[in-house]
Amino acid sequence: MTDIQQNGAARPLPRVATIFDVARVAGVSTKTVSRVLNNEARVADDTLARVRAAVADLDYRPNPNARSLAGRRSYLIGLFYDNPSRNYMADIMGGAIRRCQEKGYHLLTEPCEADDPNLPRMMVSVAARFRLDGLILTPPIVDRPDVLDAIAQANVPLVRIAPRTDPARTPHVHMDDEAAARLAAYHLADLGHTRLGMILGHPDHGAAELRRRGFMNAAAERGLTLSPDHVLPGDFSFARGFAAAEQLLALPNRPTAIFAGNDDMAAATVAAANKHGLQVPRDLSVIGFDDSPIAQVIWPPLTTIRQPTMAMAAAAVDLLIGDTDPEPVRQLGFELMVRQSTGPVGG
Amino acid sequence: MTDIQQNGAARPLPRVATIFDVARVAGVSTKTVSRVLNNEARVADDTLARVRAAVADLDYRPNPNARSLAGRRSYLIGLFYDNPSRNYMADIMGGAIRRCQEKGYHLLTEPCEADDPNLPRMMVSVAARFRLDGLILTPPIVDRPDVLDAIAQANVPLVRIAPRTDPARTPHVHMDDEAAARLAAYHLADLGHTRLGMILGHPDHGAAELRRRGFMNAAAERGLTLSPDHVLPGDFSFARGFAAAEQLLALPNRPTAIFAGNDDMAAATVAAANKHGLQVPRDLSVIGFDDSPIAQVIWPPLTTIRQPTMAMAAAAVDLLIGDTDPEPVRQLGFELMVRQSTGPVGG
DNA sequence: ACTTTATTAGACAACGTTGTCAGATGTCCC
DNA sequence: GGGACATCTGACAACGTTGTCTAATAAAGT
Repeated sequence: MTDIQQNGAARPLPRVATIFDVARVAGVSTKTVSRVLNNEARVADDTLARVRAAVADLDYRPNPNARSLAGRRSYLIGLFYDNPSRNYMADIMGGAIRRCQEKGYHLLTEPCEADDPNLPRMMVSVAARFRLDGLILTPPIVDRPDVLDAIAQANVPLVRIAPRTDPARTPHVHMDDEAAARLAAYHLADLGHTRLGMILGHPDHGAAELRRRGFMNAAAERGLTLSPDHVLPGDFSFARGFAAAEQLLALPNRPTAIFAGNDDMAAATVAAANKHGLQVPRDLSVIGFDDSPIAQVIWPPLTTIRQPTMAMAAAAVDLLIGDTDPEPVRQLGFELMVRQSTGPVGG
Repeated sequence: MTDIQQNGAARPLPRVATIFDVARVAGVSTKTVSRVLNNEARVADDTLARVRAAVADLDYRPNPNARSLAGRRSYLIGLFYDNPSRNYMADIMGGAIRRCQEKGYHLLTEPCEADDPNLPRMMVSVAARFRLDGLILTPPIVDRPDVLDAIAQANVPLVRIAPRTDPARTPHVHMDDEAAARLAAYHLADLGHTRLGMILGHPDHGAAELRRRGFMNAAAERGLTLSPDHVLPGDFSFARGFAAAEQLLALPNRPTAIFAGNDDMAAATVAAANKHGLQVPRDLSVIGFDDSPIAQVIWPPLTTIRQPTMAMAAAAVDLLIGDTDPEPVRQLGFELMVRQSTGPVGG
């Protein structure tokens, strides 16, 4: 135990090729190398080729610190978030990191408090100091007007994911929660269910209301109206969903199918059914929303609507980097994943 | 939709205070400010106070890029991982990021491929270029000898989380999986169970074998031996766990309690029991390992062993930064979380 | 042939810190 | 009182890029 290498002071890292080395090998000035690296126009074809060859030869990569110190860019994108759901954030971060890697960017992830009054100042300060090339915001901080104001005033590019207010204000990425929820209603109606129940999402989360509206409207189209006591509030948490489900299942005229505002609450509904001796889907159909990992880690696996979370994060990165389609709003598709938690009524 | 602010070229970020501003305000040289910022010795008390005041006054924070370009450090720690489990990585990242924030560091997270032959070169290259202050490795790449060699040769401080091979080789953080698994066996024995079953973890993961050994030995201490057909291989996945559980439950002399190598497989066991009309814990006790989020998002909630994942990541950061206890190995505690998936034999 | 203009390339100064090294000041001892 | 020493501070040169400005060359227009 005593001869374990200690992490200490002096540590001469291996020398890495610099822009000078490349310039020397290619027989040009450092500035020309820089031009090639940054795809600036006006470099003669053969110069370009020579520089490219030297870069490849030396396995040269520009030092990001020097780059962002000297230039205006950092090749760094900031992701600020307040931890609503682990799975959601894991997907967001995963999708963003992957795309960043592809594009030669890096992601700086900064947890924060959604109700911190200092948030605007803090974000601008980090952005300025790191010279962030852009910011990505996720719900719920995506809708704080003071944050949006500060970022706009500081001139930091911003892409919001799933904003609920003021959509025209910034570029953003979103999906059509309402249309997705309609799909859930059609699916249940097609299976012959007529007594539908719903457990709502967190009222502060914009998507919750959209999902409610889509589900109710689509049900109405099929001639089904939900009785008021079959629609219970929730907050996207398992515990609250479990309580709501128990309440629904105790009703004398209980629903034969329940649409939960997200997968956690759908899982809670399945669990509550199990607890009360009801078989899913024979006695009760359950449909969730998100297609989070939990959907496939319970039995029966959940029928749910796949929300393209990773793709949304990737699209947000694309919008920030701006080397693709300049359309500042991107709407992504969803998909109904039919698994085994739904079935014909009485089935 | 046309007047949405586009992310474009020129964007004058707000001016932030530099070390020169602080020096001017405090009436000292920039070098002295630097000394104060880096806690170097030999600064007179009143100078120190003046500089500190100026820093606070201007809300000055050193520019990280300039800092790591000029100095030897980056205040950046690299976390390389190959995505084994979402929940596990979310905990690792969360724990590491939080501690980094506290210490004024940042975390660079880099997904990679565990079997990429280029991994060593790639890691050293990133470390050198970013002047990373250290590297954190998680299973399974934590055990690749070529990676360890390359990092050692490049002189990059390294802390491993839960290494299985060569523990004396580097500082590391771990927990005593064997002792933890013993706890599971004692718990079941105390409840009166005599027919115990186990679903093993992935054979490539060092912890799997430790958990098996601990469980079996502790059971033996209590006079219980597991019949060979009550110990089934698994791989930490829900699907594989589900199949194994179904196989165990179909046995004529099925176990009354099952210890699964992790929570996903424990959840699968509960699910399989539900599917076959068995009530947990009345007809079957199930105990998991990890205390991952899924433990509380099924019903009944899982009795499981809490693995201090976030704390391990935080400890890894501490070891790298090295401003605390210099002991290069840190073993963290675990805890038996008794919930509702275990109960006395026969209900 | 001679300017004008586009194209390509280089010299050199930023960028905001820390490292090195030397200078200034104060303290102690003989 | 003067040297040796410890303590504190500052000037200045890195660090590795990009921005700005200017020079050299080639192409085009008169």
